[in-house]
Amino acid sequence: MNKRAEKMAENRAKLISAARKAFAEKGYAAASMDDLTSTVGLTRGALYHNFGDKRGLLAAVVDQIDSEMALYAQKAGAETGDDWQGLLAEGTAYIEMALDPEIQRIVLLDGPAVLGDPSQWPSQNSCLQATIQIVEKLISQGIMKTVDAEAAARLLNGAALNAALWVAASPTPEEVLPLAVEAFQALASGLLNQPAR
Amino acid sequence: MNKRAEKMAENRAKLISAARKAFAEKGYAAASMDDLTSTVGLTRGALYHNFGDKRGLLAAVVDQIDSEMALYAQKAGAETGDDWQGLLAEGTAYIEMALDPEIQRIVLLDGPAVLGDPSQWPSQNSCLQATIQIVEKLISQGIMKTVDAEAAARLLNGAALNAALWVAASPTPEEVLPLAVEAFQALASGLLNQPAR
DNA sequence: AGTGTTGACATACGAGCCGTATGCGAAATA
DNA sequence: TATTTCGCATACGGCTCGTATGTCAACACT
Repeated sequence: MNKRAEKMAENRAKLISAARKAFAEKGYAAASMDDLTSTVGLTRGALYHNFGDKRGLLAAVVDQIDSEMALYAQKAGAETGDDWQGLLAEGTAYIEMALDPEIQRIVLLDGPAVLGDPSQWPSQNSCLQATIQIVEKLISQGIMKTVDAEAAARLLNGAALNAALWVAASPTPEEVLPLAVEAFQALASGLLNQPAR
Repeated sequence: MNKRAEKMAENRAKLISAARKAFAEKGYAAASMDDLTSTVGLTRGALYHNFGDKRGLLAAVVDQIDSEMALYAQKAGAETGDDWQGLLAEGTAYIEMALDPEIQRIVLLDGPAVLGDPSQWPSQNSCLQATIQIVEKLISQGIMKTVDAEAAARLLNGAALNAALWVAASPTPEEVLPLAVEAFQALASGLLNQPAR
């Protein structure tokens, strides 16, 4: 039993967990690494040893959240038997998830600003990858128009993502959410081969 | 002639101009206000007097760029006689504009992270407003499905914007751009009432 | 088991940046 | 011309990040 590595993994998890909270509440720039580490009984020494620098910690946090999002979206999509309905469900799930302030702040706002475009993230953006696969499947089945799969996936995700930001910033998210979902599904239908939905 | 106000406006313009360059090249966080001001022969005193704080300067810069973008997009849209084609042209123009590193960095990445969701910006996001107006017109003409105009506009802009980030980050933007534009137009056609384009 | 070595983390330090409080001098005013 | 205004410069304090150095428990080897 490696007591050393065990403790290290535990500390990494603690730091990531604390970072999720701090980044979500204060934003990346305003989050103090001294405060962050002290809340879990560590110092910046542990942080810089484990993650290199502040960006490294954010990258680890984003990676974790992104994985969770992909999992949830895929599950939402799989619950519908139909592939096309699955794609719509995934997009809708995406919109709903982005209502979570943590996801908004960390993944949608600070993430791109600090780490650059999501498509080049080391985490490889699991969400996008999942969408691309469904799109490719639908194209090969002739259900979707033959457009570039990655382009379609990015546009869909981008639209959903932006809709979510809008809904979240709205004073009455509950009223606006269905409007966003409706518009999203209408938009997505433009990718269908058979005009009649 | 008010020599005082004249000089002040001149200094404001100088600072905004320098900020556009610095924010675009180094990013908002890494741009030093001391360096910024000294490049135009001023000090931070001028900055804080004119813009309140660093965020205020970014807001002014974003406002200026946003206005320029709206102007360009509207011009692109107006060049086509058709309203629907105009909407597509605007979206395409949006994608192309976002290839500019300055726009990417300042408006698409740092802007949302520092100032929050664009829809609540003081500048009121001229681009979005213009799109909403066209969408409303198309809906009232029965050309577009009756979805919420703001929702549709936000989704369209979001999709275009995300596509642009993707194209810009691509190693071969020239090859990817047409794919993005094609997918965007296909997607947008989902908002049409008559399935046959 | 005893000893040397590794390495995960703590501590100490330096540099840079932002925001505010204060001072100054030219332009506006009367 | 005397006075007030105010746009900007200067000076200061506090905070933050990243690195360089120290330390002590966990491991390896004999």
